[in-house]
Amino acid sequence: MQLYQNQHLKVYNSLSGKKEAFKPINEGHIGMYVCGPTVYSNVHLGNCRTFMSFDMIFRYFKHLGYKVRYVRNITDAGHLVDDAEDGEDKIAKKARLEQLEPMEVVQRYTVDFHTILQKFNFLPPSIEPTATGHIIEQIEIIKDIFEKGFAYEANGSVYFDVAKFNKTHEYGKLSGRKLEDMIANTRELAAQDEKKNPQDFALWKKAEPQHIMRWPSPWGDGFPGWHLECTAMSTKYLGETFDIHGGGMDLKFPHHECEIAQAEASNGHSPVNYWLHANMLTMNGKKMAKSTGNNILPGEIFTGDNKILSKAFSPSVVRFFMMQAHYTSILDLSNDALLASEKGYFRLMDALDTLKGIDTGKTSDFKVADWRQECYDAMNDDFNTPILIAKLFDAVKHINLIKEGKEQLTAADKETLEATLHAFIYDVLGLEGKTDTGAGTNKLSEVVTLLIELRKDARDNKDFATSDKIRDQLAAIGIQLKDGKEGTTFSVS
RNA sequence: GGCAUCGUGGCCGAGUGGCUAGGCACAGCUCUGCAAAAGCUUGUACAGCGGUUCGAAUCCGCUCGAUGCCUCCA
Repeated sequence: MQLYQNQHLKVYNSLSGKKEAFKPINEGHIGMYVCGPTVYSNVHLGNCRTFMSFDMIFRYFKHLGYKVRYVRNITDAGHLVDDAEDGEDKIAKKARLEQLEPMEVVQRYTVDFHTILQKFNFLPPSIEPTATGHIIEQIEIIKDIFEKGFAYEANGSVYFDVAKFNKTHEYGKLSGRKLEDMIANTRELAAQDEKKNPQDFALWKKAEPQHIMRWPSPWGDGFPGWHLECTAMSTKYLGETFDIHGGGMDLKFPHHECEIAQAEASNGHSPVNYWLHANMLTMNGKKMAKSTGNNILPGEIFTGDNKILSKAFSPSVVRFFMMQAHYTSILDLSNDALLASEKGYFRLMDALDTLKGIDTGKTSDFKVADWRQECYDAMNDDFNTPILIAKLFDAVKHINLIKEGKEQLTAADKETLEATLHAFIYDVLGLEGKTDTGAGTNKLSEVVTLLIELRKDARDNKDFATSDKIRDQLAAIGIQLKDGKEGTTFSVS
């Protein structure tokens, strides 16, 4: 018996605009595709939020007992700087500017991406395919779309005929757009356009002679259009129709719209049952942009080497901060917000330590079974992590009351409580313990315990100058002493 | 200009018709040698205007503002 058989999950489907009961195509199995990064620069913090949301979703599915195939691609070709005729590939442009081979650019920023995600304690996806590794599959899809009559060739490039597609299908249904409106609002683009209509998008682009990234095709040397890779890779690894497709809100149009069009044009049916979109991250109320300086790299947060924040914050604190907001809401990052999250996070983790040491009683004042289900209810309601965290703080309060002897808990309830907290905090939210110092922990603990004993002796002798010195000096290096009825404990921050 | 999402107490952020999450900050109290930690108590907030309703933060309309997309972007 798996958990998912008792826990009834609802997800917000961007396609219908409603929360829907989640039912996978094959019971017990989930296919999930998330659009990964274009590796032409350091991973953006907003990017991290999107991937973190889906990491949490992936984790919750696994926790529920689903077997999940999670595919997150790496875009290493085909992503153009703009849509004009002289549009340059983002990777190729960076390579030109930095005088590197394009694959050096790809390698450098793929490594950066993985390094940052690892710090954030992301679970690796099941498959992480690259666009350049699937050129053949992309060409096959283009041929297919061609045969179905929804593509045309122009001067060595191939375009998707949106107007024709729209006659029998609904282009724009995901983003709530109508083709007529788009045509009416199209700005004047460069006149010498190969496209029949400005709404048409590239499936294959002809490579100019100076273009380094190029592959042979039935239409000559070129490279694939950006939207195509996701269709090729999701179809290859998850099938023509799969359960979940995720990505950032900004990809809804045109990227995901085009994916739907490509899939429907080539194989005739809708590729995805549930479209999930994560919302944006702003900073100090404004959008993050390199051009205005309102931008920060994840690594700069961890080291504190930046002009925006007052101190360094650990990846777990940033993760906790992000999990305190719902993934579909815009989240605003600021120094105050991070400081607040850090305190809350420490309080939560301290309670986890406290729970280990509490004595159990004959009865329970805390209805653990009910509380546990409330945690699931929160997550089952479209992955509502803010409510889950509120529930976790309910437990924190009870744990502290039990420690003070004002409430009690049976041994069985203690076990359930501990297991549930661990499951949600570590497995689902993906947070890590704040004192994860490895082998050093035991020796540190012994030293501090010794200091606590010395301080107690000093206090017993009313030598408060000495006792306060011990307490304050420890505090200065981040070790906080906590005097309780049962003696003194400490925590490291 | 068009489309979309949103605007909640000092800050961050849940909540979608009546029962008013949570975190942080602030204040008072308990505990303490003094603190810290912990606990208890206190905050009647929902951009503005109008409408629907017995009743609205929650539904509708307008205004203002923010963010995203419309050209690359998570």
